[in-house]
Amino acid sequence: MTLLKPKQREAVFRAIADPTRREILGLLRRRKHTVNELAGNFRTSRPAISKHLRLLRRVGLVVTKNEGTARICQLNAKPLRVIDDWLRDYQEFWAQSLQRLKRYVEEDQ
Amino acid sequence: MTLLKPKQREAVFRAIADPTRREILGLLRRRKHTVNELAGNFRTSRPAISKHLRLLRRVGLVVTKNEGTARICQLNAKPLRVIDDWLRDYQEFWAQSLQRLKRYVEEDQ
DNA sequence: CCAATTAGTAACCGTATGGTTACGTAAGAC
DNA sequence: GTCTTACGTAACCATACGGTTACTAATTGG
Repeated sequence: MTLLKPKQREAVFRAIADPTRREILGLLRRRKHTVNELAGNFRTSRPAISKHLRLLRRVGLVVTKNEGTARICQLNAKPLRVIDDWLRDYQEFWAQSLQRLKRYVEEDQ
Repeated sequence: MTLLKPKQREAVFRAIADPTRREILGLLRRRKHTVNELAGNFRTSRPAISKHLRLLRRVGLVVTKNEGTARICQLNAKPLRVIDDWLRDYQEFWAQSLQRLKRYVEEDQ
């Protein structure tokens, strides 16, 4: 399920790198939105949001369903597990203080 | 400590978006490396790695210390907390199955 | 002193990215 | 049918990004 191909894994990191896309995900965390509703929250044009949504759909972070002329967008957070898995390997490292880190760097291993 | 300015927060997401930079971090997780040692692990030229390191240093993910003509690079995982904090808000969502999600999208809220 | 090692920077280059405007399309509303 | 609404897509544009080569700076070793 979380078994994504390297290319898709890569795409998730890229997807969340953009602040507008993160904001879109944030909005979808609260409730479903149509494309127009989403676009209303940004200064950028609707086509720009459409592009972001296309990308988010491709990586699976957004699921949609057509309803009349509207398109309902829904969050699917699953692909974010890719990021979480990656982070896990670093958690043990961010516990140590910067002080200790500096001292460690000063020493010769 | 994890209180970063929006711009720096943003920079962390960008920093980990690049696969080469993630690989660099992965190498530094094992042990300290000089710039040359790091570059040896990639096909790309040393200046390219230098650029990545400059970026990683700016966001604080890499700390360095000069030793003779060499520069020792060390991992500082702390800034990754920014990502972890962001992810936390989504964890409750990735529990639900895709099946349930689809059903949910089908319904009208 | 001079040579070698290590690394940063400058200048450049192709491509990716995010934005725009203009247009096309599909589903109600009339 | 025609109009309107809600989108997507195409074409274009400026800038950011990741890479290269060439050059420079600093330290060590002879």
